[in-house]
Amino acid sequence: MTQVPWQAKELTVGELSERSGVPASALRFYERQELINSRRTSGNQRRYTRDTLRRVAFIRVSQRLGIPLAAIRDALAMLPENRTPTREDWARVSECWRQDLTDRIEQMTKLRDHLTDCIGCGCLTIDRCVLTNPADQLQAEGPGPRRLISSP
Amino acid sequence: MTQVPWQAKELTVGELSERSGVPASALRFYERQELINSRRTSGNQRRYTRDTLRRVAFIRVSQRLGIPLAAIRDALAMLPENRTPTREDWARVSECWRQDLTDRIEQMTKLRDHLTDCIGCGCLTIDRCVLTNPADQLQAEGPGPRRLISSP
DNA sequence: GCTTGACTTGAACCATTGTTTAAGTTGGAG
DNA sequence: CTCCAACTTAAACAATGGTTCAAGTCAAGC
Repeated sequence: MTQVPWQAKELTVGELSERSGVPASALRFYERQELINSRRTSGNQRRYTRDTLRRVAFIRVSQRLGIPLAAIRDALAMLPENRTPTREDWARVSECWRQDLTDRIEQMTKLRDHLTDCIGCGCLTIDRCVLTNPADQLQAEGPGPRRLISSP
Repeated sequence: MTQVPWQAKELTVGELSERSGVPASALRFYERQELINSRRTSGNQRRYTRDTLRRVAFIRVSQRLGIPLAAIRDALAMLPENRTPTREDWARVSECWRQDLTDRIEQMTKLRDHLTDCIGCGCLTIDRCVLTNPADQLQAEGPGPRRLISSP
């Protein structure tokens, strides 16, 4: 019961870095930001469970989608703390990005398809232009005049 | 000839801010970064030509597309310096983003469509996975092992 | 049991994209 | 000709996402 043979070995920070392709400095940073966590050995070194590898993968994929670490941390907080996450757990977390992603793909497609003619024709100065009208966007940007372009 | 009547009046930084919706502090920052430029009055105040409005619009739209200011600056450098840019000039500059944008839309669509099942099934640890394999991406990431995920 | 590579920390630093503040100057309306 | 809003600058500060460094500790192989 002390060390179950079929239980996969824990990973050091160097091993996790090597297998994930993420620099150890970034992994420690993620841990400070509470995106991942570790147990410590008696000598204060980190040991990660195997499923941390999947957590890190999720973090990097999410970052590629343009999602800030704070939002990723909040999504990861949905995972159970007492057991290894199941496929269903991961599916639920992944769903967090789906709608946002769909919206952003649509927005980018519109922008691409209208960029040249809108910039060329001068309608960038007109509120109704698809490029400059932020009403399509996900969330309101707060009060104040935003004639041309909403915040980046 | 000193002040041609049909020539539109120049804009102060406050006017450009008001009409573009971009804070004056950001406009001054863009000018320091050489994305826009102004002439100075005898009293050292900025005066912008009208077409700066379109330049600023282009900058903000490009930012929404996830393009860094340095790249926007390089694209804007393609515009003529001696005359007001024509529709064709703007079209050429806009083309800079098209291919990149198309690639990114495709990438994001793939990511969205495979996110849940890939994360759920565990294939995130496999090199061939669409989510983790950066070979689809635009540029090589430089040397060194990148097992799981390329840089964000 | 010693050596050496891997680990620990905090702090400083980096790039990007700005905002805020202080202290002073300009310019247009009346 | 005066007054005040709008302008000027440099420098400090902010948030995000890390990297680098110095100084010291741990652990695993020989």
